[in-house]
Amino acid sequence: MASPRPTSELPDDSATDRARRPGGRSAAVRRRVLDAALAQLVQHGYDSLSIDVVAERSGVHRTTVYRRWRDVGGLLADVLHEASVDAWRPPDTGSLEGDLVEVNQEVHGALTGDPVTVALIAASFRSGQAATALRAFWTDRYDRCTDIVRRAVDRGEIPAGIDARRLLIAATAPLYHELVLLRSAPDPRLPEQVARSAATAARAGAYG
Amino acid sequence: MASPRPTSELPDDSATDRARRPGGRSAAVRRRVLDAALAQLVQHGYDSLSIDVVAERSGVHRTTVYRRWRDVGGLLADVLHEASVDAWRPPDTGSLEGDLVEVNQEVHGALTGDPVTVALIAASFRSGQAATALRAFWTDRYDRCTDIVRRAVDRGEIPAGIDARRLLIAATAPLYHELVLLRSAPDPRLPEQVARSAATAARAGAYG
DNA sequence: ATGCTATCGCTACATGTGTAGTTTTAGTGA
DNA sequence: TCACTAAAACTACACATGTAGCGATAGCAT
Repeated sequence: MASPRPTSELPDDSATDRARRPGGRSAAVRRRVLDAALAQLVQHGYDSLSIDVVAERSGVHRTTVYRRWRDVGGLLADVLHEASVDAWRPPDTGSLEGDLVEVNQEVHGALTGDPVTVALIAASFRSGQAATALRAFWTDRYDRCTDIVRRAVDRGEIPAGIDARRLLIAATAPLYHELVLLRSAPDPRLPEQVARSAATAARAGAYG
Repeated sequence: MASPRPTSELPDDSATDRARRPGGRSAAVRRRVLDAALAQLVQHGYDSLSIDVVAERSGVHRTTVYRRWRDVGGLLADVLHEASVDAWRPPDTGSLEGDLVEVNQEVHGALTGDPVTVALIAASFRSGQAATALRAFWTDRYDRCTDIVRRAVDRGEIPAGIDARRLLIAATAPLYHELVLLRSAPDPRLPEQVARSAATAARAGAYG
């Protein structure tokens, strides 16, 4: 799932300032630690995720993990960074409503099925690194989704002058609110309901 | 701000099962601890809030605080419980839009000005007590706000058959999303913008 | 090959979080 | 006033979290 890394690459090593010695050992350590963190998260959940557990599981020493990632939030930020497909493109179903439904189904899937997303949200309240990573991720996604709105305007579905960000947030926020903050039971119809409402509102000229 | 307690009272003492000896000392301890927790929160923020700090600040022994409140989330749940005015009524401005704007301004105020709300949200990811308290609080508020929707239907502003909860969540969720999850800079126009959009959507027949 | 040094592993320590068991204090009712 | 006992204080412990310093290892350039 991770994007293949071009030979010429931005400094990266994300967790640290720069990789001044990116050779085999450091890379292997990073690999083992991130794998262990993800496995632990999947198998035993966010509450079980501690630096110590990950260190033991990966066979890397505690202090090394603390040094490179600082806290669980840093670990998760790096896991997300690695897992996020840079080539992600917003859906293009031919209608605003269809696109929003697809986006929402993805969000719903991430919030109910992907432990990394939920864990990172939880961690973002305790770790600056996690908060930053999460914000960057969302900013990027909302930016890319601007296309959805532009195409809808081009098709004449909705009036021009609509604030894409406001529309997109209106279309997704109720999902986060229900599942993350209110912790309601997941309802498979919810993504579609919410998306339809937002599309209706946009057609009626809201978000202008 | 706390509701005056009737002489005949439900078991209460909220944090514990029941108060079998609600006499002066226990009450005084609770008072000192909750005051200390709130003061610490206001002065030094959520990150500084630990059982130990609150215990020292209140002059109550650590183990006592641990026994009665268990964790910081329990402490915050009790603080919220005490601070929430049971007599809260939803606004009644005469229009759906006006009511939603008022609600949103309240939410906005709580999220930008009241450390207890934000702290409780943060704590809800670490403490079952905090999560439960928060959900109860929100459930209660959304229930009460049903009146807003019913009155709008009665006035003929919006079609009957609208799902009040869905409308109310659509009207408030973007605020939580922006301020809590995305941590955007507070924008004083946001409450009104979001409320107007939701009202427009409702008039256009969304949320049905 | 070989020296340089970034990075890792190790030890030791400091502090934070939470629990168990016991003693003391002070409401409560007779 | 005084015995009863709920609840607080105290002691002691167990484990989690996080940091400092130092010696060992192994990429990297020559």
